[in-house]
Formats: sequence, C-alpha cells, structure tokens
Amino acid sequence: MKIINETVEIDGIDKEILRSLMNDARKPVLEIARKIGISGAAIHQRLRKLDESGLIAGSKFVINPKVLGYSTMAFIGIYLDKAMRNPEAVKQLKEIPEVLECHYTTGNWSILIKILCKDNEHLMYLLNDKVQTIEGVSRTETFISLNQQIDRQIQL
Amino acid sequence: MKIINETVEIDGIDKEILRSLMNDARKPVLEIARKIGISGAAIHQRLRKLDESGLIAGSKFVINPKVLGYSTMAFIGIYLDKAMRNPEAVKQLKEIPEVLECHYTTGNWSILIKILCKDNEHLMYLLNDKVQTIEGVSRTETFISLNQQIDRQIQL
DNA sequence: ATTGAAATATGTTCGTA
DNA sequence: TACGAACATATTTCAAT
Repeated sequence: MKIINETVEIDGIDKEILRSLMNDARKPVLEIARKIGISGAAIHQRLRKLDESGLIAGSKFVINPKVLGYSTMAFIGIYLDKAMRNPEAVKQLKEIPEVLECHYTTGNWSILIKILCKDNEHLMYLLNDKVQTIEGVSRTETFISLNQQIDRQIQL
Repeated sequence: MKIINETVEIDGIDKEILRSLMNDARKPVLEIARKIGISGAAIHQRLRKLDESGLIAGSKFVINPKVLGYSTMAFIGIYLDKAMRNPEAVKQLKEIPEVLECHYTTGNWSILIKILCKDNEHLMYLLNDKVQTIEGVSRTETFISLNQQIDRQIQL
C-alpha cells in the first residue's frame, strides 16, 4: 500500500528523471544517469522516494488502437432519469470494454463517457444495444472525435 | 520510422505479453516468459514484431496528478466563430500545459478539450485568461468531472 | 516460431562519504 | 543525497531446429 501525500516537492533532477520515463518507461535508469551526470544508484534512490510519495502511479505500454481497427473515438453525454441508479449504471458501463473513461460530471448530463469503436456502425451498436439499454439511461448526446490533436499527461 | 499496418493479427501469447506490459511497462520480459512458459528470446522476438507492426505506440510512466495538487478535471466544449481559425486555436491550446486532450468534434462545439487544474480558482483562471482569450473562441461550456470511475485502454 | 547459450548491459543493495 | 563496487538479473543476439 502506497502512502500518498497531499503534495510533494520534486526538484529539477526528479523532473528530468520523470520526464524521461514518462516518455519511455523502459528507458534504462543507467542511461538517464549518464545523461544527467549522476550515478545510477542515486536515480534508483530518487525513484524509490518518488514511488513512495505516490507520485508514480505506475507504468504502461501504450497500444495504438488504430492498428486493431479502432478508428472512431466519441464522447457520450448520458442523462440518467434517477440519480440513485448512477452506481448501477457505472457498473454496467464497466462491462463495456469500448468505454475508456467514465466521469460523473456537473452540467446537463449525469455521466460523460469516452468510447473507442471500430467505425460508425460499431458506434451505433454500442449506443443502441449497450449504452441505451442500461436501466436509468434516458437520453444520450454523442460527439464524435474527428481528430485528436493533443493527448498528454500533466507537464512537470 | 515505424510501419503501421491497417490491421494486425495477434494471438493469445501476444495478448498475454501485451496485457502484462500494459499493466506494468517495466515488468522484465523474462518474468513474463517464466509465467507464460516460453523462452525470453521468443518473447523478445514477438515484441519486436509487435513493435514493427505499429501496435505498440510506446510506454509511459503514469504520474498521479493529485500528488502535485491537481485535483480538478474538466471538459470544455469550445465554440469557434470561424472554422478557418481552428488550426490557430489548437496551436494556442497546445501552449496551455493544463490541456491534456483536444478533439475536433461533431456536434455543437468545434472543439472539445480535457483539462486538469488544481482547484476551481485555477479552472476559472484557465477559462477566462487562457481559453477565452484565444482568438476565434466565442463561447465555452464547462463540465467538471466530479469523479472518474473508468480510465483504461482498449482491452486485448 | 522457438530454443539455449553467450556476451553485454542493467537493476539492486550496501557500506561509506 | 550521492557514490562506487559487488552481485544478481535482464536484454540482446545468434546459430540451430
């Protein structure tokens, strides 16, 4: 179990290390060490501290979904007719693998989701046969992403 | 330069390897090899092939923004008064580090962005002093994420 | 596609400054 | 914090199947 501080102080060397690894999680620590000009052991120690602080949530291989035929991303605003049904609706959304994000939001909708699908037909199937059939879902509004121009993490 | 095929076939072993690494990019290949029951060299070769296919977009350390004090995520729908200004507006959005995603979308808005900020005051600052001041931006609609329930990649 | 083995490089720990 | 040294593992390549 990680201890997560409210806020953590990181210096320039920490930032250099993290920026390298945010860009390529498999970059050898020794390579970063040589570039920065400190020892591998020092980086190791800093990374352990950063990990213990909870700042490092993990590491991931990033898959290019287009290569698997997933070329259409869309955002769907969902109106739920009873707020009490929300947890159950989210549970059902988790069962839909194409749902990548799900947020309770302020504003018109109860929930906003991001989905990734193969094409418009697949999108229609997800809307009509998966999302709309969830109990409590009264209406949806769909926004297809024609083109994603930015995709990144918070900058250090 | 990677060659990106339109669609790629992957078998169960590829999926096991990728699922492991999507979960932890630094997991040693040999560890995965022992778990699956094939040699490290075989995994190495498969990973090379997967990389060449373009399926592997890269790897990342994932930062927990809450530890840096970023606790408010929001989606902002942006109305642009002239479609011709879109590329310039996107260019300016890229200059705002808090903007994590930016999509051209169908529907009411020209652009939908996802931003991460420290608190509501920071959000207001970004809206009023950064986003709204971009030339061509006529109006925005903000949806604060009260709680993110799902955050994942496409499943293999 | 897969293997084992060999060579090279990296990860990890620890005593010390 | 940082270092170097020592040890344990992992990566990478390759000839053989």
